[in-house]
Amino acid sequence: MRKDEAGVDSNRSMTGRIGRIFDCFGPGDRSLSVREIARRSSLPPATASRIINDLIDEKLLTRTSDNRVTLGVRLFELGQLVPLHRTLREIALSYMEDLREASHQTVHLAILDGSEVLYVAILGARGPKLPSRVGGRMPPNCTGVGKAILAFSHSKIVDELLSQALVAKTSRSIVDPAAFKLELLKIKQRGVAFDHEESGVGVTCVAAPIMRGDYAVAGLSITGNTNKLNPELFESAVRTVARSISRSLAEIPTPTFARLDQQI
Amino acid sequence: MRKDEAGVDSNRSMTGRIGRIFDCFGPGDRSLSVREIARRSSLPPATASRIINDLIDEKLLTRTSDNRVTLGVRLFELGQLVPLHRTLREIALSYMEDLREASHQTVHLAILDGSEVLYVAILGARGPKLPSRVGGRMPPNCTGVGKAILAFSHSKIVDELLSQALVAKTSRSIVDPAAFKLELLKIKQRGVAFDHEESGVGVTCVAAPIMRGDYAVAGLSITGNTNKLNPELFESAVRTVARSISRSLAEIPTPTFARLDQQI
DNA sequence: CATTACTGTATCACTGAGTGAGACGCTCAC
DNA sequence: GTGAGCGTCTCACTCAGTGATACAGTAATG
Repeated sequence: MRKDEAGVDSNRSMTGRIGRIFDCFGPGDRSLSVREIARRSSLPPATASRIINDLIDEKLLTRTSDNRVTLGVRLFELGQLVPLHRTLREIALSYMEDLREASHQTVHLAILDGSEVLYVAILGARGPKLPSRVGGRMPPNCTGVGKAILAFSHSKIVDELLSQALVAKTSRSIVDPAAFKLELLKIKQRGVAFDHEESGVGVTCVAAPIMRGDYAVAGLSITGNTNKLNPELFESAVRTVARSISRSLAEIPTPTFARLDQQI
Repeated sequence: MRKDEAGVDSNRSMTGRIGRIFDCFGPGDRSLSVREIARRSSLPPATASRIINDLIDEKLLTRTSDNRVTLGVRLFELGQLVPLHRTLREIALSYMEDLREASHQTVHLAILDGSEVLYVAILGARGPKLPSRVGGRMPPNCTGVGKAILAFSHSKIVDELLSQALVAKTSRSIVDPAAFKLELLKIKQRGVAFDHEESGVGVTCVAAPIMRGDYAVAGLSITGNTNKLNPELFESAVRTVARSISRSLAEIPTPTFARLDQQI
């Protein structure tokens, strides 16, 4: 039987401390000082210093020329080997390129991790840059991909998400649980999800779920500027391509897929 | 002063053990059993089991549906935050797309890490798949990018590489130290490196260095099938684009760059 | 130039987190 | 049934990791 989690136990274990040091690095922090890491991870400076040097020896962290600390090369390499994303990306990428070519819009591939959407691949269109980032996260209720995945997920997942208050990204984000459940129902019927400036002002998108068995494992979307993109125009394209990817995905024999929380 | 490395000290420290567990996962291993990890890392099964569970709690590893272990989502996310690659990729990617568009060939971006070439970004062309992989490694003497970088690196780096025997990937790979030094000299004069089936049979490429100051920090290449690609046709294109990227790179004010071994 | 306020890290006596052989329960294949 | 594999819990032991303190180095200040 699994050990009970006992709340947050990352206090004393070496592993937890390492995790907390990694956590110090957000998208905004390219490099940090040892002291800053010590502060953020609430570790004594001497302790932080030692662990950091250990991690540097392992190439999991790197020292910059000005004696600061950044995430190391090995993390990049390991990140490329993470299986779900790797398999999914390998399969989806060429389809996504077709879609980009056809639509001249930005194409997104994302999965649900915990109660957040995690972007796995993005093919950008020329034009204004979107705020999304590979490896970045968003609240699922605010994004097309997130809604598309949730509409085809086990109700347990949806309920778990709704057990906390929904986050809003713009004034059009759906935060009312009842309204959100209705939205998911509509999406399930139509097969695609729309995002009308719910994730960001001026941003519109169409998204469809990528299925494995009865449940969605990922979401695919075409995203663009509200006044330049008519999402209904690409509804069928996204749906079709998502289905193609799902079919390719189904051909993979080994269930080496990371367990998504989908199964019961 | 830095602590002396004392050979391989990854035996007893927690950090070293974690590193060794990560090391178990190669490109071929999507998932491993606990026992297999224990064997590969020479850790007692019980110990491996416990550490693995700790790492799973930290999302650095994941358990698959069939109770095996894979690399976890967090590694993917962290990998996306590694600064050198991130900055370099962000800047290089749009240029690389132009190059792909113009050449209809595969475009590679790689850096030198230790004594190996590490692929940081690849934009694939339609057609036969190349064996290169983002996050993958190659011996620098066998690749266009590797030779391009080395030709514009501090002689210390080259000498260190030559202190070990050079690896061959095909019969045309350059392994003789003297011949290799001559090759680097030619590359330095011409500004580009060619790879005539030195990395793989049927593979040809042109590569140019991406500079920061007086030394190369990365390499850019156009790679394709030997009988379809005339590398000299794209010589000027690669050189020009590599120079553009170098210029963009120079505009970055903060030296938050990971220390490459370039400086002295 | 001294002062002050930071940094990062080496020291070292202490101690509890991590250890790992062994046992246990489980699932397979034969 | 037997046996060989698996993952993990137990628990007495012990050494790896700890962290307050000290110290050297850098940067900005008066």
